[in-house]
Amino acid sequence: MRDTVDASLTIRAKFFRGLADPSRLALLLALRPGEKTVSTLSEETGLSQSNVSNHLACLKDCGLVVNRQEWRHVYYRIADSKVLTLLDIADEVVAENAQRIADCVNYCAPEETPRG
Amino acid sequence: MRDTVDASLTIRAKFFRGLADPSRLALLLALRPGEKTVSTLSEETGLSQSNVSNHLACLKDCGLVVNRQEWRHVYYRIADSKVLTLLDIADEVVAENAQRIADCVNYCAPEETPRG
DNA sequence: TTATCATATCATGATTTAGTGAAATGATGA
DNA sequence: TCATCATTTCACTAAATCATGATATGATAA
Repeated sequence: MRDTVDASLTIRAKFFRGLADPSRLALLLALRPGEKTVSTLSEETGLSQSNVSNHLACLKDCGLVVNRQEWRHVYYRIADSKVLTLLDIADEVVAENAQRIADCVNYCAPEETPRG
Repeated sequence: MRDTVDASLTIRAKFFRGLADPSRLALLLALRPGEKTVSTLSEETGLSQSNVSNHLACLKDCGLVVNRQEWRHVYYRIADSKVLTLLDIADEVVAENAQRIADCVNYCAPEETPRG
């Protein structure tokens, strides 16, 4: 049987995918206090520079962050207060279901061990 | 360089992953009016029955839907009004960034053509 | 221009995702 | 019990994700 989901659902899924990765959430969290450069984010999160850059590109395309250039640095910041609201509401639902989510192995289950 | 994200971020990422698939969003949308059985959802979305079942298991583990058994049927419904709020806020951000998200090819870019 | 620093892009590869069809489980009624 | 219907689980596979390291681009100063 074939998938019949439409383009609107695909776009929404892509948006949520921007939030569906621990590294990208770490970046969003690091940006909560205010804008930061790629290298600062790399240091604070422990993620490699190219990795941070790729994830920020994804977050930017998803409308979750925006950036501006100053001198040789590129500063990124959270795009909209709605993004923070989204994260807050998600935290509430997660808090009520933490154990179940942690145990989930269907589709939504990235392993604890990082990939290489 | 190694990933240093913690377990709390992994759980939150898993939660958003529940929302990060067009088929699962189609199921949530189909459930907006009220609870439905697996077979009804299969018919309405055009997804195969086993596929729907797997996605519902994921949604359930993520705390997005709950179910109850009646007779030989299992009825699923949206778990919490917060889930609907989450979808609404996401729609607002998506509306402002639809074209960019559609064009995104980093991480958050499932192809239009379904997989096999 | 050339050197340097900051960031972005590219190719690669291990791991995960999600769809399929068949088989197993579970609930109900005869 | 046995048959039937609804749902779940399983094994399999193509495709996508994400980390890595190297390279390319871009901004600035000498």
